[in-house]
Amino acid sequence: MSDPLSTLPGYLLRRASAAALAGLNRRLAPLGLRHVDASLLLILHSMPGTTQSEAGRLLDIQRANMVPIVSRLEGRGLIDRQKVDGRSQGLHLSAKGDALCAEVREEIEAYELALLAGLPDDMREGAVAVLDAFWRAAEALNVEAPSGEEG
Amino acid sequence: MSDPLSTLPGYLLRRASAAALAGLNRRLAPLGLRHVDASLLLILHSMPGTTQSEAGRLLDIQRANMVPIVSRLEGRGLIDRQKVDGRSQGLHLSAKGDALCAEVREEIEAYELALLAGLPDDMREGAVAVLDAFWRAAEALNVEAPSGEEG
DNA sequence: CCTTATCGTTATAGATCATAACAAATGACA
DNA sequence: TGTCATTTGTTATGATCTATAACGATAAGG
Repeated sequence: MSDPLSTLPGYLLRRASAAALAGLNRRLAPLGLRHVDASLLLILHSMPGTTQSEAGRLLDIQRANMVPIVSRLEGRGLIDRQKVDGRSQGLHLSAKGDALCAEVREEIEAYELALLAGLPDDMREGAVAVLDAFWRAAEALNVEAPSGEEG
Repeated sequence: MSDPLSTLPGYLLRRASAAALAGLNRRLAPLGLRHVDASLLLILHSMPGTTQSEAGRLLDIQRANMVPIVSRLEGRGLIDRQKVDGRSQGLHLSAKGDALCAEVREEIEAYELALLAGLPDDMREGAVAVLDAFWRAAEALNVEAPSGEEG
């Protein structure tokens, strides 16, 4: 046996994810963005007014870790904060952010197509569903046990 | 449209990978290991004498970043270094490391089965191949362009 | 000997992530 | 009204992971 890792979904996921994210970051670098930034812009494009906590939940990023991300994008004038609440702030794309978001969408869609084009023909159709299924399966395992089974 | 990310392979890969790795780390925590450590133990179990550079290439980890990993495992008496060369050192599991590796394999195989069990029946068979295909596709894109097209 | 490449290593900086804590605001409820 | 649990944004901190550059020692090919 030469590679004991080649059958382990966890390892294969990590490897594929790292490669894909590297490619994505490389494409986004000319725009001065990382993939996290780009994801947030896409969210705000589709769902203007999303708060940073909500966006964090969508992106699986903790509230605390959203702070530098939002600050960075706000500092660049790409997004605005509008008070929704006494505590919540809805995030919106600025004009500049919206323009950049259009470029982001082009880059990401091109990358997505290129990635899917690199798959064997017979896998292409169901591939995205497989990734989603892996996420659901892994999440189910994480919810099942992690810090007490009080449910 | 509510979630603009749900069709993007890159995002889905990242999310699935993060969830799977979190679950794996949680299972390995009682053994005092992280998934990277566990991967290295598995490699050394199947391929004793692998050097740390070779292992780094298998794991997609830079030489420099292998140093703390190997040092940590050596410090715990789980692996030994045996000079192969004037410069290379073959890594081997110690008796203690081999015993721990057996536990690691149990945990990882259990996790792998649980993860696959959580997939829809019609996806289970080809799922691992899809992950491998995504990696190959992403790698191909990364090799194609990244630092000059002198080929 | 010289050149080139590899290995292990150190150092450094940036990203990512988890956790704990806090003030302010909100909602539920008596 | 007041009380209590929850949520939001925030600061701070430490751990982990990654990328890059550099160095000395070694190896391989001339």
